[in-house]
Amino acid sequence: MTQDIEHRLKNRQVNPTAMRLLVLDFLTKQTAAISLNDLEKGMAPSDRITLYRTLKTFEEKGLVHSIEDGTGATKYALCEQDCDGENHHDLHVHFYCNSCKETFCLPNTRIPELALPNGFKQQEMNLIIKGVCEQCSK
Amino acid sequence: MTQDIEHRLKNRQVNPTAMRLLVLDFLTKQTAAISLNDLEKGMAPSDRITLYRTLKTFEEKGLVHSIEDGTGATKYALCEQDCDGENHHDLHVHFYCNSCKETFCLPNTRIPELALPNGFKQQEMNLIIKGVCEQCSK
DNA sequence: CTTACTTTGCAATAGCATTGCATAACTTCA
DNA sequence: TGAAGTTATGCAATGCTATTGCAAAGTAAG
Repeated sequence: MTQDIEHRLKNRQVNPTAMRLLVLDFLTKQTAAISLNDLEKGMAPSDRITLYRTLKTFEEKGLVHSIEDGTGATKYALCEQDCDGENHHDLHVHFYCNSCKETFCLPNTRIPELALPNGFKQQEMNLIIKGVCEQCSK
Repeated sequence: MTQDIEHRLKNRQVNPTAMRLLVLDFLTKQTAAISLNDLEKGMAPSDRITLYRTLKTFEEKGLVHSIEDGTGATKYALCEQDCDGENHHDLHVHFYCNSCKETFCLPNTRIPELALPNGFKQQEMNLIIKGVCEQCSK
């Protein structure tokens, strides 16, 4: 189990330090994307900047992707297995719940292709849907 | 011409003060969405907070809409004629150019409907496409 | 002209993101 | 093993955007 997490780090050329194991473990247990604040509050007391840099490292190495959901605080969520740092395959939709204020990845909702005006060339895409999530709409 | 701008304010129940006329005039001359900073730099020296509140007022009254393009700074652009403060009809796509760093509205590119997982209810949607704009790809 | 309301400008604050630097931890190689 | 070098961590400090409080200036109405 911890073995798993350790391997996951090594596979991405990230040294598996105690801190990183803890953070990655914490991330795997989340059902929603979390902010730096969430991470800080959810873990045993640790230095905020170290957590920040841990997330940045994870992002560079393709372990997590960051989400701008419009709340002002960047959220992070685990990547699918086939991401790398250069080229995140996170072309899935993100959903922000106006009720519980949580941000979810919707990996099965693919972003459709769009026709852009002449001359515009698409490289990335970021789609946030806001509404009410499954839990809150019960 | 100034008459136009003045009417536009009055139509939206915004008192046409000197400041507001200047800001709205400035906005109509833009080809891309602008941030508070852009506005401050582009205009005759004025108080930043006043400009901020002017934009907020315009947004409430349906004159402009705000755009979160992921750069950290909120951008503003004029609304189509049929927007109101309650219900912005800005369901168009926004395009961020990685080259010139400008953000454009693509009013003719409509956001497609998406099938969400069971239980998720959509209320709003925000789609940013990043890439290279028409000018920069020439 | 006076009163009431709106707008403006300044000061101040809060929150997120980010960097510099010194220390601690860990690696490596002789 | 131990000295040197690299990497990671923790603390301090800073920058930027957003936002509010309050008092002064401006505007409108009677």
